[in-house]
Amino acid sequence: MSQKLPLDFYQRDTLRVAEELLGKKLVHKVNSKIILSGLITETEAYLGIEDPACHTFRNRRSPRTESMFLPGGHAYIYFIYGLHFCFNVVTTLRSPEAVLIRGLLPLEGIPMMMCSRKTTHTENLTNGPGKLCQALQITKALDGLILNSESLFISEYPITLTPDQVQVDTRVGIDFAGDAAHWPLRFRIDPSLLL
DNA sequence: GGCCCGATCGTCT
DNA sequence: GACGATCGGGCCA
Repeated sequence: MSQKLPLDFYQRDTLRVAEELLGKKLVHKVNSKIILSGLITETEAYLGIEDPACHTFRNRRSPRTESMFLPGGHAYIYFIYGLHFCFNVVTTLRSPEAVLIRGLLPLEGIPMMMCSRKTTHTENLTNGPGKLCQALQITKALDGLILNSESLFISEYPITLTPDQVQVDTRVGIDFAGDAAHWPLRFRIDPSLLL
């Protein structure tokens, strides 16, 4: 029921991983005890060396992107806009591809999330890639971590999504990527189901 | 070494 | 809808 996803879940085609991560549960266990978790509601696929929007486009490789070159099932976390972190899961076995987690539905540790997000209400805690990292206390310190570790993992969750409950769209914030800005690589659970 | 800009968010109009 | 915050990375010299 709350089984961690096996590493071979991630070591497959990036599009399938992006879509099948919807409805799974992302868990960050802080200090071996405080559990912060949320249901994955939105993802984006980044397709590696042939994807102009991907950090590893044309096989760019640097200290920042190094964890994308690890086998599928590792975390790739980077710092953006001088303010925020974004959390991705590395996919496939040998290609530097990943899935960006763009949205969660908060499940466990909501009071702590409110504290981390510096807010007194429960709305908008994790409905964005930067927000969910802040809420779940995900920082660069977790970059490169394997996702079957005790502190950071994704697990099964007892819901079933039908194809008509999944919306497919173009990715967000990558207008610079030309043609790739139109690729249908964003997946999300129909927002009306989450109300 | 310098310059430009980003897989974002919150606030203000 | 617009904009400022804030800083590291990528790229060119």
